[in-house]
Amino acid sequence: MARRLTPRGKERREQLMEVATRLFAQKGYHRTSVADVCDTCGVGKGVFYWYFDSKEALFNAILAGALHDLRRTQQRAIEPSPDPIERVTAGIEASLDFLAANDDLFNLIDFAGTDAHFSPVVRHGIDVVVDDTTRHLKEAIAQGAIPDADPYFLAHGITTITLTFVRRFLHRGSAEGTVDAVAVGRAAVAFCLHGIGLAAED
Amino acid sequence: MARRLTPRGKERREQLMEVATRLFAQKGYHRTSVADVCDTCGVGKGVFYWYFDSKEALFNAILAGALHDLRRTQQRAIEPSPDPIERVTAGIEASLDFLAANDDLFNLIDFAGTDAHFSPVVRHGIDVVVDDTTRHLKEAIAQGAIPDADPYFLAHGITTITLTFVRRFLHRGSAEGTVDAVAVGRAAVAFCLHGIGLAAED
Amino acid sequence: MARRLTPRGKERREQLMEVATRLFAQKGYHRTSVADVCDTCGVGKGVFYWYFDSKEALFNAILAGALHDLRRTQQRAIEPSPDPIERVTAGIEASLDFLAANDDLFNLIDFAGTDAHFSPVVRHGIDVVVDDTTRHLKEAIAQGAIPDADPYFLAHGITTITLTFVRRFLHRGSAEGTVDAVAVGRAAVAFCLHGIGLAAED
Amino acid sequence: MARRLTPRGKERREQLMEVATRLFAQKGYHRTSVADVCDTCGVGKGVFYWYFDSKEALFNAILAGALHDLRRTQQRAIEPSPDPIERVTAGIEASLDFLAANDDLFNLIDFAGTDAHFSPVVRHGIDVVVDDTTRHLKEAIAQGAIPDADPYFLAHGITTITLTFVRRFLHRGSAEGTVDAVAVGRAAVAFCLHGIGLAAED
DNA sequence: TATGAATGAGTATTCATTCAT
DNA sequence: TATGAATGAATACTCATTCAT
Repeated sequence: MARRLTPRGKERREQLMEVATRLFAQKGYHRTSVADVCDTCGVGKGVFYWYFDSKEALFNAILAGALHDLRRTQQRAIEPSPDPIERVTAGIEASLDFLAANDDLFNLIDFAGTDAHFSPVVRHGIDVVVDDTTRHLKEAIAQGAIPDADPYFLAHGITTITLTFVRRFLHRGSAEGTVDAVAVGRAAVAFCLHGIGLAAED
Repeated sequence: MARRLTPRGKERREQLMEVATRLFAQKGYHRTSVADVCDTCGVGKGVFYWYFDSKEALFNAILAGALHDLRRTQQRAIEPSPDPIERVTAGIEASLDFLAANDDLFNLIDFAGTDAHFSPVVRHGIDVVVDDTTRHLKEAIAQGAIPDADPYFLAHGITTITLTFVRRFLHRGSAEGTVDAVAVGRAAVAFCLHGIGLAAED
Repeated sequence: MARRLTPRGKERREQLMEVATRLFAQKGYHRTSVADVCDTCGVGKGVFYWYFDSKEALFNAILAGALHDLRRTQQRAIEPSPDPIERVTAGIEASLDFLAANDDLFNLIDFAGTDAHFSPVVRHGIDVVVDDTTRHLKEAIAQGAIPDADPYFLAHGITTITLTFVRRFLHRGSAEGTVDAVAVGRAAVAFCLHGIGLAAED
Repeated sequence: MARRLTPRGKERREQLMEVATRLFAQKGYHRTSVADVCDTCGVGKGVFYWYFDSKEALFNAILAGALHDLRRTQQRAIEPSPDPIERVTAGIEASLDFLAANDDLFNLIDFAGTDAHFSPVVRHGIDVVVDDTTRHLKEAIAQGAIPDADPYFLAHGITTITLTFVRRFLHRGSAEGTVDAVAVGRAAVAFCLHGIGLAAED
């Protein structure tokens, strides 16, 4: 691949990725065929293989993009603050917002994590996020802001809680239907802050 | 279905379920064919359909069994204690032990949660566990053992953390390889206890 | 085959044939499995193959029986009369009655006629009936009761009309639902008698 | 389905239908596999499902085409004549010619009539033909050309006789082999005309 | 770039038949 | 006689991928 694309070509590629993201999220990767994607776009199969080497390559492209966007969003939210705990909080909130707003991407990441072919990519993406968080926690521990504990474990706990609160409370699967996203976010953040040993202050 | 089975038949059925569990966990549900299962068992394809209506039915049977066993394990560990916090702790530890010991089942539950066809079953199974935990947390809140917060959210946080620490640290996916399971368990429990607002005591 | 059967064995065999007749008529020969027949009877598969060499053999047994009964019914109705035209009329009426009363058998005969494996049997069965009719018609022509025409053709016409009026007007397929069977019979007979050249007298 | 086809595609589709028609007629619908059709055409299995949704859909397409062609043939033969009896006669003759010339189609229609899945289509096709005939007979009765009788029954009789004379005398199933098609046609027409009450004039 | 057509290995499932008990 | 279990070839259908135009 690594084709040089005309502007029109770029649009096509993006269109295919968007449509595929939606279909993969709705029906699952294995239950979505290349033909489904092409038909939904209204293009022939040749087009698909012009832009992507394979169905798997398409999924990887989507996945990498999603993880990259997630991280960039977090970093943007984090950068300005000088206080490590505030940075962690901002990161959690940014993640919650991003995943709540991009539930298709969330579904794909979630699935990819369980599939032998794709989980390494997800694992790596999450590791990057966890490493970020770990740095902030180390700083907080050094400052004595939170008790001394393995910051890596704590960072995983935080990341995990974030993802799962999204999965459980902010997505269509939710039986409750109309949950207050803000309340969920607050609860997640509180759980995490307590989890890392910060005394409750709310 | 709902066939009356001879002892030999029961054995066969169990053999098929065990083999399928292993293969599904290794290669994934969609990448494992009925033929794979039959070949591994060394039986003809007809045998499979003598015992199960479909590949999907087999998976559901495995899934339901796994969720049922998980809950029973937790309940056994929980029952004796009068202190709600101790019960929650025992539940977390029992879950960690069970899932660490049955990593194939854990993989299946994990995948099932991301698949539109199976996620309702998983969701329900988890809800049952969460409801158990919620009860204990309510009691703890009533006793003033932990701060007043939505026990349902807390219970979800606990369940999630438990599952994910298993996923990340106790299974083959782990790059580290030789993690100290006991340390992981302690970390998970600590994070959860803090998360629900219990003051650190270690 | 040609097994010697105990009284109980005979009952079993007949039960299997009756159940199979019903199922074949309802769902069609190819869409009915041996397992369907056995399950409906509540017996194991071994029983089936104890009484019949194969599914095909079972069908042939049913078919032969049906054709035999049809002919015997006609002959009984025909015998007493000295007038050939009356005998033909009686034959038509007896056939109509028999087929109307045994619509399962009618369906099987009908299907068998279109299936390469079974049509020779049906053809032969119908030839026997047609030959009977041909004899009566020859006699009628010799007596000058009806115009001189190829009696074999006429006999075929009569047989055919009879079968089709049954198919169209007396069976479940009929949209009309509540047709007067007697009127249908009269119409069929009238058409046939005219068809062979008898002047209308009604 | 409802694909837009290139000229080449149209050819392929027709080729598949022709080959399938031949095979269905020879071996029967249920005994002909999709693989048989593809192999005979020398194409891969995917091709079949590019043009048809299923084996059943293919059969329905063939069936509908056959019934449509039959009717069009009859109408063309009938149109010119002002005399209702002549029109009926022309219709019978046209049907005989058409079915004699397209014995594969005749076989399929015949089978379809006995199969629960397809018989409604056949029934409807025949009803259309019968309705045509009924109109002519009504006119003939009004003119006093034939005795007053239920024209609907008469029309069924005619249609039936026509079909069966074809089945019995003009097709390969026939033991006689070399029958004079013209004589058969005359006999069929004569039987029908007498059947509706027209005095013999030959 | 794009399309419709073609490929063919692969999938779940069925079913007539056989067999050990 | 009867049963449940087993066989395995056959079946309809799918789908990622390739290719001629």
